[in-house]
Amino acid sequence: MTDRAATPRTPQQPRYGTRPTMKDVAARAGVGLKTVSRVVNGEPGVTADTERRVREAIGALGFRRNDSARILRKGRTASIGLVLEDLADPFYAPLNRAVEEVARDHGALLFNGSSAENADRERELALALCARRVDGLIVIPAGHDHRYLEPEIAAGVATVFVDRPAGRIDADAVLSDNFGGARDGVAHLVAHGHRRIGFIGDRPTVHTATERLRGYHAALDAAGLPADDSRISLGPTTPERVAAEAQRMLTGPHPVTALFTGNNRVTATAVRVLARHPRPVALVGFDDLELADLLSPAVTVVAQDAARLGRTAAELLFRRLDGAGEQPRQVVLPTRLIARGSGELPPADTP
Amino acid sequence: MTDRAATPRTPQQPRYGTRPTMKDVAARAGVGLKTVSRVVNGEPGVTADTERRVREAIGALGFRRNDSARILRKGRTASIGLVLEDLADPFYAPLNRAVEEVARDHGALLFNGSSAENADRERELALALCARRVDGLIVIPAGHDHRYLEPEIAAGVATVFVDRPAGRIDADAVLSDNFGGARDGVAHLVAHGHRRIGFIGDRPTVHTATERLRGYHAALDAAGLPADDSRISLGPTTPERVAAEAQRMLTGPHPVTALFTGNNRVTATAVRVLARHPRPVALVGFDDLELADLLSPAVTVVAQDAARLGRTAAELLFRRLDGAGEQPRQVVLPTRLIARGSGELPPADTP
DNA sequence: TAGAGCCTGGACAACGTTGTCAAGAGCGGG
DNA sequence: CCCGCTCTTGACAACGTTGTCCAGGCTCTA
Repeated sequence: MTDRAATPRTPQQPRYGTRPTMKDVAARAGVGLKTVSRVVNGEPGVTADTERRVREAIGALGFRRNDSARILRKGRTASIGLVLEDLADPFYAPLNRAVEEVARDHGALLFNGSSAENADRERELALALCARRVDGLIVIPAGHDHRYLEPEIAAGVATVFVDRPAGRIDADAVLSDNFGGARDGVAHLVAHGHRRIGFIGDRPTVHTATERLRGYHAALDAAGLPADDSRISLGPTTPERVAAEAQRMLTGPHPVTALFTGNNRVTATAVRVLARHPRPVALVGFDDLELADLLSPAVTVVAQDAARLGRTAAELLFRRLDGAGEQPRQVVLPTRLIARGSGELPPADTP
Repeated sequence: MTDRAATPRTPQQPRYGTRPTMKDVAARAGVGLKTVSRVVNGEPGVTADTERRVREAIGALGFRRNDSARILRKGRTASIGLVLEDLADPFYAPLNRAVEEVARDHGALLFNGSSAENADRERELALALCARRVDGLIVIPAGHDHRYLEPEIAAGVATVFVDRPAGRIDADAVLSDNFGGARDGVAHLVAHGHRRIGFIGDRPTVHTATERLRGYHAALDAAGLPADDSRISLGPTTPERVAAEAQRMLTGPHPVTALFTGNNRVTATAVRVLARHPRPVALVGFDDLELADLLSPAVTVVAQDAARLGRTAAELLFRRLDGAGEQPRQVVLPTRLIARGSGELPPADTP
């Protein structure tokens, strides 16, 4: 006697309505189970009359195939997972959308979740998705050790990292040219006469932050300018910290005449600080902002193409799923300097 | 002879690595299948020594439970689906995140996808999610007929609509006070002396657009001001159309002295048009914008709390899943007028 | 020491689907 | 008229898990 033998069609949880199965459809249509399966999946070998009877039964019962069972049987789930830092961050929204579009083109559904910049949460989420047997995983890493994914990758879960490379494993990654973008942005300021340029970026544990800082140094080096640690600040991108650091760099005996800000959140805060500052200060920010062109001065930015990042990663993922078994590769996408005014301000006279 | 009997542990698709199952773990640990299940699920009735042996085997084989099979057996999937208009729209990003947080608190994973304002695509996506047997569905409707969801809801898929009500079925919905918000925004302009106020909104098929238009009319009525159709424009929110309509309203013999814009996209375009306009024109927009406070003049908005919208909907969904079987209800959340400057400009003299 | 009771562990069916295989019907050609 | 062919159809096992139930070993008490 099993758990359901006594009351054949009454589910254990009564509030969860009972759903018809192929068996029910078959019984009602007076055909075999497999025939229903054939009709549902559009397989050949069913006469028009039989098909009609089956379709009638399907309609009458409101049957919908249970894809969980299908997945179990077939092995592939036609779903992929996206683990990103924060679904609410405007930078990641287009990336998310781009991944979704590609998934849709390949008939796959998309799971997603935020790691909230927390390595444990990233891990927990990624593994939960693997337990659901997603076919592939796109991860914007929060942590720096992704060895926990090794068994999954070995088991066939295609995995692509975006925006930041994987830690301690060899895996596909799609990145922006953070180094080159930052170098170009800072060089732009240098070209407009600035010699004391501040850099405010994300915490040094974030790969993109250090890459952008490298670009900053490279631009200064190329111009023969000295780097001064007091003009460099890496840390949390909370408005409080960023505003305080900006204020600090703007005052003192040798204030900066220009700021390079390491991401969209930092830039937004910097714009607020500069708006209240008496002296004009040049600004170039990494990441584009909505309405950046309408501020005065309009904000010059180094823009990355978030949608393209997402699209490229997803396409690479599906190529892997289709059997492309080459070595893991890193794809680096270019950034684009958009000069709008704030980066073209000349150095202001300082007191 | 079945499909796998000949080569017991070689999957049909060779590129998809073989994964160990509980059976494999049991064999390796020298215990029964059910004992492994007990260990994996933390069920009591396993001695410390047996548990250790099982855990060792799990580690050695890199076993991870197949949740697809678990789902099939248990009935509940611990996942919910979110169908929204556009994952990339900054307005929906915080909503998405809020839903995800609540889902996480309830141990559920989140599927999501964009309908791209297309009713067919909404339907296709929602039904695909139902086929995956999500426990619940949160939908930002694109279409106006949701009867297709009736069998699903009857079968126990908890369903909550957000931002716009469901069409032709009685279902839970969480909405913003679009009518009241628009009325307050327009009244704000009236209070600052405006008598010719333009309204540019989304297409009349979008519920929020017509509600906001109702609010516009209500505010004019309350002030005893006549409504003039030439100052009202509903349609696609493409920059081209919005810019053209704004221009049209700003010129001619009786130009508007103020604009009320029906959503974030319209507002952004209107700001661009007004920035180039010789005469100051007051502006109040529905939906807050990032950096709105930094524009000059700063943009006065009627803000909705997208995160709260999402959170409320998700909490309602999980209450339903926990068995709250009351009548469907509509929850209306308040909006908030944020005066920043652009709405407080007095009417400019017109030629 | 025997009987009762508890604890641990395993055999088995079932969740709803799909792949394999075989059986029966219908039909044409030798 | 029968053989063999094609075409349609259905029976059955299996995917990997969990729930039920039973068996055997152990402890405890009388």
